[in-house]
Amino acid sequence: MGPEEPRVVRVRYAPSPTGTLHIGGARTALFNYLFALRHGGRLVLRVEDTDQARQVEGSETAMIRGLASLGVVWDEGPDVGGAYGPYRQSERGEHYRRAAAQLLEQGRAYRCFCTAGELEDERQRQRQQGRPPRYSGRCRELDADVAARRAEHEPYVLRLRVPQQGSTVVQDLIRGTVGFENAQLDDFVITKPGGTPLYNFAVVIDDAQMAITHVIRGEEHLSNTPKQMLVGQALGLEVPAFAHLPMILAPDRSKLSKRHGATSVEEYREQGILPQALANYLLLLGWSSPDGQEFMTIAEAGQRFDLARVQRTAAIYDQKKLEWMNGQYLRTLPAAAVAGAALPFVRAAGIDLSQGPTLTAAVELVRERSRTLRELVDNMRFLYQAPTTFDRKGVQKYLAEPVASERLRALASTLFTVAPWDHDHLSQAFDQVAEHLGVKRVLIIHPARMAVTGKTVGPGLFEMLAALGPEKTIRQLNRVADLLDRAEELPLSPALD
RNA sequence: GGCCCCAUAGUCUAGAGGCCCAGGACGCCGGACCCUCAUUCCGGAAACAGCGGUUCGAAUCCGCUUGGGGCUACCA
Repeated sequence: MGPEEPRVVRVRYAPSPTGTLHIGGARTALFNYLFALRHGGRLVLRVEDTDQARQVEGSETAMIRGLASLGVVWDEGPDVGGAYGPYRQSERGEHYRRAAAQLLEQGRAYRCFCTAGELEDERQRQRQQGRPPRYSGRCRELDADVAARRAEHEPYVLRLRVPQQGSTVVQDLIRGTVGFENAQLDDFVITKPGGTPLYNFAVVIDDAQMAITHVIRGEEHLSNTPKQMLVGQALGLEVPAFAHLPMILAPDRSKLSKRHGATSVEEYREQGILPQALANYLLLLGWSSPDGQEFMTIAEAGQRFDLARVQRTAAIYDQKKLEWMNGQYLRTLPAAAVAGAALPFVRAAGIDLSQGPTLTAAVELVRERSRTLRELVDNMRFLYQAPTTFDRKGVQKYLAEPVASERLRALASTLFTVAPWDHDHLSQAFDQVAEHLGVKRVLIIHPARMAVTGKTVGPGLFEMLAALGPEKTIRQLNRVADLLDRAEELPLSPALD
């Protein structure tokens, strides 16, 4: 027994560029990355774009951007290169051709001239008879020379000669031993006419050539694994270890699709979910930290990650918990970082930052009551723009009394003298006004909030006014008082609750 | 239909025969605090799919049933 060369752990994430980065794919990528982190391994990004018909323009770039935003870092890939490239299947044709030629020559694969239509009819018949749809093996015993001659003028596919005896056993790192009877499999197609490889063929060659040690992927691939192992055996390749992750399902337990709302990393970003929060949430779908900790960075998860702690049960994603987690990040990240993430939303909302406090100050004021960046920006809007509508119930409750405008004016004139304009002095001013008017302080606090923000809810009034500044506060107080005096209808917004 | 995987509260999960009349988190309900909302804190309702085994003892092991999911393409 020679000394075992400790192999460097190499894992890969191999998306098909058919759209944007799906959260299921994102989670798979994340787990691969975590596994690499934990074992000091390398992560390879490989683009599975053999089926040109399904390609979506710009998809690769979108995926790369999505992965990067989540904090997944790969060592090799189409964008960064590496020693095992190329990293796009569309650029690896020669490898597949060579492997296919080898199998054909050795008789482990054979040419099949059946047309797609014939095969479809065959399947149809089998289904009607209640038989499992399998390839009949019609071209299996075709004489090699005859087949070679026909190949000169007839299109054909290559099929793997699958042994009809014995079984193929997958040692899954998450599920344990899973056995498949070879007789259940038919001679599946490995290359299309023209030689373009099919998934179950190309993936084996790529994983072997890229020295992948662990294939960590979604459960939908578990049933494909024996086929790939058979291809590997036929080619005389070493098979990697496998680990099949549970799927992520929609709330109705069906496959996640667009009709269930956001399913891509991009959409969550648009919703105002921070990538850190999404990554953290995804981390918890199917894996749990041994210490029960939930709130953690990718690096921290990388320290503790272990496939043995990955769940076997499919998980349903929960928007509520995602938003809760996002709220946690909104509250704990440095305000400047939150401000940076919020900037695109500020722009989209048409807010002119020169009309109010710094974005960072605004973030500090409202982040405690926001769960998404959208909400955050919505909550800070009044700092930059006077409210254009007023909450209906709030108006009825706090501004309906005839004395309302009088009180607002009294408040405005007292506030005119407040200096410095800060929380404590504002608080004292309200005490003074309340005493002067002979009413409880709350009776002017609520009307003031309504006048200034148009809403009944929001940050503490004094912090809020401190951030708003004296000019805008006083102007808005008087403006609303005027509107009330002229008995004009305040523009109402639908009640919040 | 065939093959494969799975099964703890609404959801994510802890639990690898006695520590569990099942623990944590989100959500939900109630309360405290407060200028509102939110945060925070306190409290509460809520689960081992069913049935048979094995065992002195089963959420944990085995079988069956039921339920859910996946694969069964010249998609990945």
